[in-house]
Amino acid sequence: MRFEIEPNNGAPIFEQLVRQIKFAVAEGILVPGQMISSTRDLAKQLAINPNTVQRAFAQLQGENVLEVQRGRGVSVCVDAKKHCVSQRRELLGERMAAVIQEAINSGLGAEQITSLFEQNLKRLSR
Amino acid sequence: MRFEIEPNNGAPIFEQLVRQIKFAVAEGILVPGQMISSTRDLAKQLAINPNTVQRAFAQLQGENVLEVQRGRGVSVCVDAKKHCVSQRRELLGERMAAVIQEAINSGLGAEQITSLFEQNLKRLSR
Amino acid sequence: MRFEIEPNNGAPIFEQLVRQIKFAVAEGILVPGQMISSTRDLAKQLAINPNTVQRAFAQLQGENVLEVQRGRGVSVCVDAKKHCVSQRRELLGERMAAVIQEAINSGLGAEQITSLFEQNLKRLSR
Amino acid sequence: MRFEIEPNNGAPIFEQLVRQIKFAVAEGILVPGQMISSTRDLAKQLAINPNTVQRAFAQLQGENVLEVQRGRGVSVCVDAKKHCVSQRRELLGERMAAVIQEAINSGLGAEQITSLFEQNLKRLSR
DNA sequence: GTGGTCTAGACCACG
DNA sequence: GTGGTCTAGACCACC
Repeated sequence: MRFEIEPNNGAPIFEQLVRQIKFAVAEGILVPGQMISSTRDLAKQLAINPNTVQRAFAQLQGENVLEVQRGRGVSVCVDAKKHCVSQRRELLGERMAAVIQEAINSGLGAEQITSLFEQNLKRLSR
Repeated sequence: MRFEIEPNNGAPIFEQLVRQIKFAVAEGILVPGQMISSTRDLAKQLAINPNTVQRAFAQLQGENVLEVQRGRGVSVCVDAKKHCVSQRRELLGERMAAVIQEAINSGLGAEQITSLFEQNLKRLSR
Repeated sequence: MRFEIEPNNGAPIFEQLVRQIKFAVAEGILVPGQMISSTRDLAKQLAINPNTVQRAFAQLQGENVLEVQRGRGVSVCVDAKKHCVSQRRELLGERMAAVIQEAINSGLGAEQITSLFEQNLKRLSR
Repeated sequence: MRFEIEPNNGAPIFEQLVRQIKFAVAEGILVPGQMISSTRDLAKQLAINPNTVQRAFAQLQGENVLEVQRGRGVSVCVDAKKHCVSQRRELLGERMAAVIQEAINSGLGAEQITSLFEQNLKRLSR
């Protein structure tokens, strides 16, 4: 299990972590029922503050993605996958829509936006 | 000249304004040499604080997009258009690339990402 | 009689004009007793606001460099030259001292500052 | 780390601070990677408003001299020194050139300007 | 604790 | 009238 944190991304670190854990569950990298690294370990791995990990975990508990096994650690909820799969599409769709909207507002036409998309997709998908 | 400010966008208001002014110059809505609405007027139009407008102007001065005509107001730099056109592509490209990267990291394949893009583009481009 | 105004110099335009008129008197380009261009003409020549010229003239009257000949115009005071010569050295000395002081504060040694001075002098004095 | 702010200098306070921080990095007084005093502390030390410090910091971030460590504070960019060293020479050179240019325009010859420089350097460099 | 943003209002310099 | 600067204080997000 490996996450990519970009500290100067603009997006809060805890939120990056929340999204990536959801995506990992959606993708099947994290399996329902599976125990997750401890808060402290994960913080060490990612070189971030344990409180930040804690905050991400807290939010994920609130969304029934993670649950605490008292005294043992944190695990993925057994029924989290379906939720995460739909969330993945939703979360990515929101960002995608926001970019497209800004491009439209800036005066670009559909073809130009499509070209922008395809160039970047090609560049990144190797 | 009309800008759309979304106060609860996550993005700072002054930054939204900076981007939109650049895009307006790129698009030719703001013509090089043209005087821009005064700080106070623009603040009134957008229902935001004059200092917020000023902050946007200050940043745009630092990037040689705007220049102050002392005692007269603020105008678009004569050679700003080229810079703004390239910046528009760059700024939008960065956001687009970030979305695509996150989608890739989340396990989606190129077709799925393309589908996500096309759906949203179609929905928004009317 | 030709003055060089740099609108985006940081220094107020009226002050640039005040200094240059003083220097012109010191140098003998403006002769005591000589009539000076009218406010309006000078403003047109320099492409600045007549009020700005007016403000410079007002300050120079306060320092007994210029005097109004009622109904005829503005002339250089007959005894202005001596004052202007000494002012020239003083005004330039102040600016020179300020630069040197900042250079010292920034950690440069006397040799480095001298080198900075000589390079620029050489470059500009052709 | 000690800065000298002159409130009635003509130069804006935030700009004085920007220059002095750059010079401190150039001189090695501020080391790349080093955390800087917090905005609030620095404001207290200098007896100025925290927002004024913030404005200086914001500009220095835009020039890649400082960077924020989210939630921890502000530090000097690791590769800032080279930039600051060259900027120091450039910034001081600009002011020096401006003074020399004005002296030349005022009719002084190279020897007189040199004398003006040497007198002030001698006086200030003890 | 840190910095970031925004608002409000005062004052000034300039034209 | 214009913009520039500074102060003051509130609120927020993040760690």
